[in-house]
Amino acid sequence: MRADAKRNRDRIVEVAREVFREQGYDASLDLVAKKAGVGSGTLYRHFPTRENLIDAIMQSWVDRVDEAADKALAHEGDPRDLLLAWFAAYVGLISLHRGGPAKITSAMGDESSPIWHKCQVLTTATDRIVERLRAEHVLREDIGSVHLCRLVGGVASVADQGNLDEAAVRPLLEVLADGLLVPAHVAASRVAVK
Amino acid sequence: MRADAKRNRDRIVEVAREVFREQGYDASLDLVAKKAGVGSGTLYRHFPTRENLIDAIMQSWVDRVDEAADKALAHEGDPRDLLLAWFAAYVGLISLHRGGPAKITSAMGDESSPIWHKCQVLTTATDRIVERLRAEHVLREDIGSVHLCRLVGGVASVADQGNLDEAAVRPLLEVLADGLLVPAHVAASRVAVK
DNA sequence: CAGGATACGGAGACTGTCTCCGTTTAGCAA
DNA sequence: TTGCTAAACGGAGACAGTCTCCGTATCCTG
Repeated sequence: MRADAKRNRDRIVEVAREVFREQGYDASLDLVAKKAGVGSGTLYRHFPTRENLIDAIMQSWVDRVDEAADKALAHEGDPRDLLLAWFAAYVGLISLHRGGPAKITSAMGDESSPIWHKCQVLTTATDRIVERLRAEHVLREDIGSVHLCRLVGGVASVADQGNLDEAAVRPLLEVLADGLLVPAHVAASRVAVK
Repeated sequence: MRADAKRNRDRIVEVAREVFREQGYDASLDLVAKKAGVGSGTLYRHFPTRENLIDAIMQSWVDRVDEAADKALAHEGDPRDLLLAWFAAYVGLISLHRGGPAKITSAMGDESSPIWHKCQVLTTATDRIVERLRAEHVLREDIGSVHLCRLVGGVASVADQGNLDEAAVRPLLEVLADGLLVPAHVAASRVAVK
């Protein structure tokens, strides 16, 4: 890639990240091009679709996912807390931009989506959590990481669209956690808390 | 309202219902006007915003909600089954049109939304379910119908965006039900099933 | 049936998407 | 350094959707 091309590409991504954060994922792409000081043709050559551009923006985001999973797994102790910690991290990660939760969650089930590979990072990170819980025999057996991602993605979606804050999301995530763990464990855990 | 005005209004709603079902809530309004055989000015006079039009379309839908709640409540027996029956009905109701779940769920938390009043019907119907469960002391105490609507709305949203079928949605709803009911009851219920 | 209130319709202003192609530039080879 | 070519640029403009404005047509009441 020619030096000027790379320069423009990087600048577009940088500006788009900023604009998308402010205005959401449906902001005008011609505006992004203008703010980046390039013609719209240049933007569309580098990123034929909006999704391609979003994909590029997410690159840095991907790195944080595994890190967040590590952090959640380091959290020794009650499985319910582990699950809640991961859920909170998960919601935070996919809610960095408005419209993110819906976009990411739907892309996870659509292999033809340009951001599908990026989303796989989330699935595999969730897999690590699932494996841990599985080893401890505290997770409902008919549930996999796909279910987990859908459930948490759903909560994140409504939180995103309804502007719910962390405090409002917390009880929803607790319901998920309690529903996902095997009943006996939940019972014991909740008794223990009291 | 003049006779011709009413005729046009009704026709627009009828056509819009059809078009939205086929193409989703972001279909072109000028197309709707054209198919209804009226000018776009006429459409926009009757329905200044897209939301106003959707509101009108939903009128018939509202009637079904209470009916569905009645049906679910008639369902004597295990609270878990009652909850699951209502969830399934709920998802069906808000998923009649593509984009419906997200739109409805976000409107529920936004009093300024033109469809907010319509959404209240769903909330109050859910209230009836909650009251019943509350009377039986099987529902987590810190959970209200708002939480219920958000959780089920979230599942419906991801199902809508990911084209999940009923079978894929079922386990997600089960997780919600198990997370919402008090642990002791879940444990008893699940043991009883085995 | 006359007149005014009411409603119609579609041209067109405006915004956003995306393409096409004439012009410019980077980078290499001589 | 210079000349050449492939690579990249940029923005005009075609296209599609939203929404408004206002001249025209229709209803309906007295």
